[in-house]
Amino acid sequence: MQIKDLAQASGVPADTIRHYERAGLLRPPARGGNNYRRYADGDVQRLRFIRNCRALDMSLEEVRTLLDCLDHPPPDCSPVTAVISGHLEHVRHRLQTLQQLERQLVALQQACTQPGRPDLCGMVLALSSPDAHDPPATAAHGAVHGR
Amino acid sequence: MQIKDLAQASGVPADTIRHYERAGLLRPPARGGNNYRRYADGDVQRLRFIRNCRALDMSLEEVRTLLDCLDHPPPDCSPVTAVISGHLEHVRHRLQTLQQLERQLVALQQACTQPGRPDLCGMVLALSSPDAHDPPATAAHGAVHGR
DNA sequence: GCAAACCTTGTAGCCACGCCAAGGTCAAGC
DNA sequence: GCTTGACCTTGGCGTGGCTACAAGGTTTGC
Repeated sequence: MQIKDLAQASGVPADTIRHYERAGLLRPPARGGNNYRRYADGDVQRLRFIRNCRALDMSLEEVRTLLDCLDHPPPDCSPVTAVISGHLEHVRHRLQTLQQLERQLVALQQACTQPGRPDLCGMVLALSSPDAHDPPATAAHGAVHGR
Repeated sequence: MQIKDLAQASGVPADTIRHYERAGLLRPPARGGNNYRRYADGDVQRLRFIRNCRALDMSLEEVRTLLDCLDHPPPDCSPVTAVISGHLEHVRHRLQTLQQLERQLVALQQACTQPGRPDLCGMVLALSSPDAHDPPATAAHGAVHGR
């Protein structure tokens, strides 16, 4: 199985597969006489696992932890639980921040009371104020993970 | 006014101010005989504007558009409206994705019915399945902006 | 024999910064 | 005058998770 076949079977681009190998999520595969990577069926499973975790927006670091549990099963699955619930907390925190953002943006939209006059537009005025939107600035920005 | 004073007045670190200058959000300021940047009071306003936009999680590109409207006021403020509502759409889309993620993570947590046995843990099994969590994978990932 | 499609490594770009190094400038205290 | 420390300058590298090249080697089909 060449890298392209694995890419097709798993739905992960070949570039990304090589990236995962560099990042330590996939062990370096066997090589053929032509130095091409040779994959086994188990690698499809493993990539599917990674893809599912990424679909849940986990960081590669979190995925690495879960894969470690697969490779070296711990006495109980509490490390898995820890990653999942920790990640759930991330997601919920980000959700709160985004909901606050949404409210502020809606308020901003409604501030435009003079649609024809950009110099009087309430949006521009609101965005120019000294202490307008501090709280979300201090909260976690951007992605689920800190940026 | 040196860069440090501007940083203090605006709450934006000096490094970031220089970054905004490179990115074209701030025009290159006047220089003193020592080649230090010299800022005026108006720059505090401008940086506050940028900071407020960033607090709403807009990209620098979006902020640039808004600043352009400040510098060269268009006949009406529809470009401003467009940026704000476009950004609001981003935020709402990301909110939906995250809410779906939250549901899936909760379901995953409840899948662990054999707390002592990692090899039987429903979480691991669910994450290994071929077609587990496709929809969010195809949706916009990570930050409000595409990544 | 040759083109097309694959593979390899290495490198650079994206975003919005943060950090650091090497060197220049300035004010205060001795 | 000299030193110390706080400021400033430019430039470059690192972050995460890819993505997209470039330059070269290999294989496959006609």
